Order: sequence, then structure tokens, then C-alpha cells
Amino acid sequence: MMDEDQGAKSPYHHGDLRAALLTAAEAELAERGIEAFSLRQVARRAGVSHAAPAHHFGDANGLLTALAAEGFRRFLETQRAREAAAGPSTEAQFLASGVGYVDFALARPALFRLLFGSDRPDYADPELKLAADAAYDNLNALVSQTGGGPLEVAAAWAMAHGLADLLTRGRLKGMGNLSATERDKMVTAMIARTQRRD
Amino acid sequence: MMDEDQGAKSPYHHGDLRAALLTAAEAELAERGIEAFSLRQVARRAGVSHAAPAHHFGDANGLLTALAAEGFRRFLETQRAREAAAGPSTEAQFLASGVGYVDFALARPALFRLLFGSDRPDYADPELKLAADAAYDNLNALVSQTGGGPLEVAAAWAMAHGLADLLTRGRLKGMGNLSATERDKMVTAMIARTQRRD
DNA sequence: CCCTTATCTTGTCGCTGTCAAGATAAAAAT
DNA sequence: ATTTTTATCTTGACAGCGACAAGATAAGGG
Repeated sequence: MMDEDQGAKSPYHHGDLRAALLTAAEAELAERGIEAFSLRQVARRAGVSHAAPAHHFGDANGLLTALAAEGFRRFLETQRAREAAAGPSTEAQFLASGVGYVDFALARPALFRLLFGSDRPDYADPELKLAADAAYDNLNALVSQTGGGPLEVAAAWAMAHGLADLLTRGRLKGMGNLSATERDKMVTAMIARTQRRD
Repeated sequence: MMDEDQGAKSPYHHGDLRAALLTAAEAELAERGIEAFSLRQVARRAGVSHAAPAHHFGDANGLLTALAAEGFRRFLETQRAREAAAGPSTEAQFLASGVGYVDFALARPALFRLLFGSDRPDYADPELKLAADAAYDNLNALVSQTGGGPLEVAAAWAMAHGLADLLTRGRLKGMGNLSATERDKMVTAMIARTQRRD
């Protein structure tokens, strides 16, 4: 819990300001939302001057780009954990991955919106591109292994993404008061429907 | 093309400033995107002082709320036009409505993001709520008439919304270079898959 | 004709992101 | 060890922003 060294001795050189700024930025994003995101507020939270972030990230979008890259890595990690817990069946792993997609969005809505619902990150950035492509490649591989093609990839992605986006915004009122396990079952069923029928 | 009376005589009282501001706001949204939206820039485009919008809309979010209400009305209008052109079959109308959902998003991505991807409009506002509910009720009615229940409503919405969101952001690269009619066919097929199988 | 009310302007405030210049400390070189 | 270089952080400034207050202008009603 030493993320914000408020009031602590503040040496001229922070030591690990880059990581501290990323942590502060994620907290700010979660508390205020991306539409009220402020670089100066992030610096304030990290206990440094308002111009300190510039040296590490260039500008505000640079910070959000780095945070998005880290977010995509965690996003993929969440899905892989689900897949591993789903047993040896490739199809079960594919469906579990989709559940992970939605659960990640619901657990960290602000981060999810940074990854998929904002123009601020620079998606041409190599680090971000690498992390985002890795997540896409994972989906692509799972669908391919279950006999699906590009259409099935797009359909599964669109379903998982649509559910995640609408649920995080509270728009699917009928599904708002479901338990986590009930919700997972429904997400599983809906994604299964997107695949080719036998 | 008389939307912006730049250089024209500028009488103290505009006449129809409210409508002019909504038009200017939509143009600004389309050109700069919602994340760079500026109330003062809208006022400048409409040829009035920076504080003029306040009297008609309260604050910036008030203007975006009014624009979102108008956007939802046009959104529903687009879908209804598609339905009407799809013939007498209810199922064909339902699928055409989904195609309208995606086409609206691709035709007016900035407006679509205002409606579904922003926290700035006040969704508790009666006018906006009415317009948004009307669009939802339309979907609900179509699904019900084809024998679907709440699950089918959610699945169809999520699929259409996911496709619209990913396509407007250029994320579904495999579908980027499709013609409009090819794309419509694919959207139709994908939404059809979300419904209960016979 | 005056008075009320709605509409629009001007001026100000604190906040923001970005840039430039200077201060500090660590690292590297001699 | 001392000097030089480089990286890191601070301070200060600027224009643009949203919001508020106060004043100017015009329209409508008595």
C-alpha cells in the first residue's frame, strides 16, 4: 500500500517514478473515469510536480498509452487463467476465454474503456500494439482450434465485446442483478451460439 | 448550408440559436471527436459568444444531452426505415433493424459514440430517456414477435452493438474492406445466429 | 410609453496540458 | 578524487477550457 508516498520524505529523485505514475494513473482512472482524467491530478497523487510525468511519458496520451499496454497484458492474463481452469477441452477453453473477457471488463471498467473505448492511447505504439495483438492472436488461435474461421472469430469477439460494453454501462438491465456464476453461464451460452452449428 | 453564419450580420438576438448550436455541436463532434469536444469551439462555430450556450443548455453536458436525444431519434428512424424496406416478414424486419444499428454507427461514428460510449450525456434526462427507451422498445418488440425472450433480446443487442463498436474503431480488420452490401449480409448472418435455433 | 423578461456579451476565476528554463542528483569520465 | 556529462525533477509561464456573475440589448405585455 506504499503506492502514494504522501507526506513521506520527498527526495528530488523519486527512484521509480514511472511505475508510481502508472499506478496513480490507474487509480485516477478508476475513481474519476477517463473523461475526467487529468495529468496534473496524477502527478499530485504521486507526490511530484505537474511537469514530472512529461519526462517519462512525453504527454498525457503517452501515459495512457503505456497504461493501455499494461492493461492489455493483464487482460490477456485474465483470459489465460480462465482457460487454464476450464480443463483440457479446447472448446471449453474458448468459452472460458470469452467469460474472462466480460469479467475483466466488469472488474475494471475504467481500464476496459481505456483499452477499447478511447482514442487517447496511441495504438501505433510498438509496445501497445504488441500487447493488443497478443490478445487478438489468443482468440484467433482458440477459434481456429475449434474449427472456426475468420467469421467465427469476428462473431465471438463481437458478442463478448458487446456484452462487456453494455454490461459495464448498466444498459442490459435484465442482466444487472444476476450473480457472477449465473452471468458466466449466460455469457457462455451466448458466445456458444455465435459458433457454427453442427 | 446556412448553418454557420460566419461574417453575416450578427444581430444581438440570433433567432434560433438553440438549433444552430445543436448543428454546430454535431459538426464539431464529427470533426474533432467527443474527446476533444469544446463548448467554446461550438459557440465560435455558431458565431456567438462563449457563454451563449449556457442559457439554452445549462452546461456542456446539457448540450450533449440534448444532442444525444436527437441522435437517438435519428438512430431509431434509421432502423425503422430499414425495417420498412425489408418486407412483411417480422424476422426479416428484425434482422434489417440490426443492420440499421450497424450502418448508423458506421455512417455517424461520432454520434454513435455519444449515444453509447460516453458518460457525458445525462441519461436521467426525461427527453433523452424517452428517446433511448423508444429505441430499446423497438428492439424488444421485434424480438418478441419472432418468438424470442429476454435472452434473445440481449444476445441480438450485444451482437449488433459489438459489431458496431468494433467496426467503427477499425478493429475487425478482416471486415474492413468489405462492400456495404457484403457487410450487411454478414451482419445479418451473425445476428441470425444469436437467436434460438429451431 | 414603460416595465418586465428573455437573450446574448463581456469579464473573471480556477483548472488544464504543454513548453522552456533552471535546480538537483546520479553516473560517467578523467 | 575531481570534473563533466547526463538523467531526473521543479518552477514558471502561456493559451485554452468550463463555469459563474454582471451588464448590455432587444423583444413582448401592461
